[in-house]
Amino acid sequence: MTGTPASPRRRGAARTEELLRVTLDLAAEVGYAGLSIEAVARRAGVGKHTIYRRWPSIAALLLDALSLVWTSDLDYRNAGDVRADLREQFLRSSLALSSPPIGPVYRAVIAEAQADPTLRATLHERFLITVEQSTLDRITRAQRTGELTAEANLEFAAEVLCGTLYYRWLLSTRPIDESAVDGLLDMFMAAYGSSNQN
Amino acid sequence: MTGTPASPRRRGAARTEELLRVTLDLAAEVGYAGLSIEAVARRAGVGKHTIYRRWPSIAALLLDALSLVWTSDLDYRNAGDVRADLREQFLRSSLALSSPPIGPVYRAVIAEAQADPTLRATLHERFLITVEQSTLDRITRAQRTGELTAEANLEFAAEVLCGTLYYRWLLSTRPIDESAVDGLLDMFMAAYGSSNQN
DNA sequence: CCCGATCGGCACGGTGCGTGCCGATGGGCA
DNA sequence: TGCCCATCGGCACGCACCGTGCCGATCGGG
Repeated sequence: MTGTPASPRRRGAARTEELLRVTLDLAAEVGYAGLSIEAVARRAGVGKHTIYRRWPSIAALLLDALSLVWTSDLDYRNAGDVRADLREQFLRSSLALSSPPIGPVYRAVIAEAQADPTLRATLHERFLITVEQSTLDRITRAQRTGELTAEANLEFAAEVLCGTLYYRWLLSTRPIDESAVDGLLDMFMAAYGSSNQN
Repeated sequence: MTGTPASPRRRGAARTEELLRVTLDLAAEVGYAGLSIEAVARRAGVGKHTIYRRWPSIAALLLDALSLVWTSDLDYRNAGDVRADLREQFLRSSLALSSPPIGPVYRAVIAEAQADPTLRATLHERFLITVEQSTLDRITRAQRTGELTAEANLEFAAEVLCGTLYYRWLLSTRPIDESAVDGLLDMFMAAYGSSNQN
């Protein structure tokens, strides 16, 4: 969705990236409430047209800004056993979700998406599917190594794992702390962990 | 006076209830996008002050409107086995979440809550805690009857069950259909169902 | 029966949205 | 090198909604 690499871009591409960074800075400073196109334009010293030429709405801009900081933190380590890897990844994710700029930007996009099914589909496709998939990859490996039972429906399991964390982040006042992650993993391992361990 | 059929100027509590019903009607007709204080006032033929005297924000109004239609559908049946009861309740809830007026109003409140931690706490306390608690009650009964293992941490389990449904409703494009509920219950029963069957 | 609380209606300044129109600018191409 | 025009910053517009203030009408309890 960002610049087309085929035709030689003029100064536009540089402006685009600069605008994304300004958006992230703005989110980190003033948070959710200040995330408007007017605010980004004002802060960047830019006409609103320059933004509207690139993104059709504030939500589209925020989606791209999110992509910029959505780094490889998503990749699960494959170091310890599956439970330890999941635990580490969930705690790391919860930290990202509760910190600027990801926290405010992500929350803003999710809120916008409640009013716009198309945006909801895009959000799901670009981020949530990715999150679920990386979780699914990790537990699929665990199933192949015998850490998880062969009968487990891992697709649903991945959705349950991710969904529970998002639920707590979005709708609960409780933090995603170690006890929450452990409780979730207790249930997951009780359901699908191989029983051949001691 | 305008051509509206004689609705005698009501006051106090009567006005309050009428405004809540107008809000629900509005939500059912125009959905999320049309839920503003101005719109409610316009539709009710009411000065904005009349609304602001009762609720400090559109979110507060929507919360009360939600309470009006948040009926005893929450109560679980205690008819069949625990899995059947959960299944029925989850499917019934998903129907409510996807229908007006509950769907649009609930979505609007959740979106507003993303920008307001205080509202998020209120929302959690008034609705989500209630949902989790009724689920917890049902599975606690099942644990006492021996349908679920004694070691299960049912508080986390209730959060996982509800959270997964909310996650799919808010952030996914997939519907909460029978296969989703079955998949979720498969995992839950695999984790905590008693193994003394057959 | 009357006084005061509540009402509907209107208007205000403020903010953000999305668009239209300027004149300036600077990079690609002849 | 120098021209041309897409892109730029800036400004303004109409619209919508917010939250507040004021007015005169209206209803109802004392």
